[in-house]
Amino acid sequence: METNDPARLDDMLCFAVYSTGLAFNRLYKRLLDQLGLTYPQYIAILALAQKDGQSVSELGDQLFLESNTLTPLIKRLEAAGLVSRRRDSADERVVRVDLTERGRALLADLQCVPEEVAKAAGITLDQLHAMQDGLAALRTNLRAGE
Amino acid sequence: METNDPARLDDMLCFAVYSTGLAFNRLYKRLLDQLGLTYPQYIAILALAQKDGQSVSELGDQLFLESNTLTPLIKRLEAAGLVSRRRDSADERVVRVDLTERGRALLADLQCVPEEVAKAAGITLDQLHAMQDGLAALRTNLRAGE
DNA sequence: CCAATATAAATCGCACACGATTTAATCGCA
DNA sequence: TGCGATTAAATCGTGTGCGATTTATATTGG
Repeated sequence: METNDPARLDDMLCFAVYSTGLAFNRLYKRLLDQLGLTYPQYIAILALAQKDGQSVSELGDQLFLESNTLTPLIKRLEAAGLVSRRRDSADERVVRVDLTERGRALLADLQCVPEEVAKAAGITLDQLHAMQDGLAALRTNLRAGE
Repeated sequence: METNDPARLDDMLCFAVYSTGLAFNRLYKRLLDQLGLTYPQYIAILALAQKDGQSVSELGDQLFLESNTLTPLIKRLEAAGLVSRRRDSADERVVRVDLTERGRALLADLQCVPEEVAKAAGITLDQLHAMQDGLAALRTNLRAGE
């Protein structure tokens, strides 16, 4: 034999994660488009619903994104009237983000999204939790080398 | 109680998939940058290594992408001298993509990538296969509604 | 045979992601 | 106190993804 065969896509975990992410993205696009949100904007809104007034960095820690991605995203949410931005008076370097009244009102419209997604996913709760745990562990390992 | 609380990110399978995808992407960026490839370009090369002369559509079926994404990607690979494009003589609508000599030579350099990734992932083969199967099933369900 | 339809790529606009750099504010410590 | 190092956002350039449209070619039904 000359060299090893290159890996088949079906055998690659990275590709399973990648392509499932694409599939999720397309489903969410259908669900969120009418509300004028993208998927990353949606999870940013959810993170702010959990804890308002987070800094860009704190949001980034939750979403695994940095300011180069988050700043424009947040500005688009601000332009849509869903969040407001303010400098932290104690440290003027820090920008804090709050949900506006309009942003908070949107949360009601978002309530039906998770059940739509669960319906489309069509897996048992046990499978779901097992995969969540496995992916979280995997994510931690992958990020360890950064 | 007024309304249901919005979902927490940690409880959302979509977010586990999304954020693990980001982590994979960053790892691959480190591994592939020196070879001048992006992750989607890498999987396109692997797909062509499996079967040369595929049409844009056939590649799209494998990668779960469409011509709007693949055409520019393939053109960049062509500009890098890794693939060549030709019209199918039997059906001039179809563009077929082949690995060039240079593209085939690159496969040797790519051999070490999977083991680097496996090292970083740090999970057992059983876990890996379980997650692959779970994700593939999930992807199929999510795509059923399209 | 040929106009209506269908199909394959390509094109366009927008919103991520991210490496690299820049700007502004704060910190550390001599 | 002051100035070099650090930190937080923002900015910039490149490459995806994808909905919508366009262009070119092929098919098909009358």
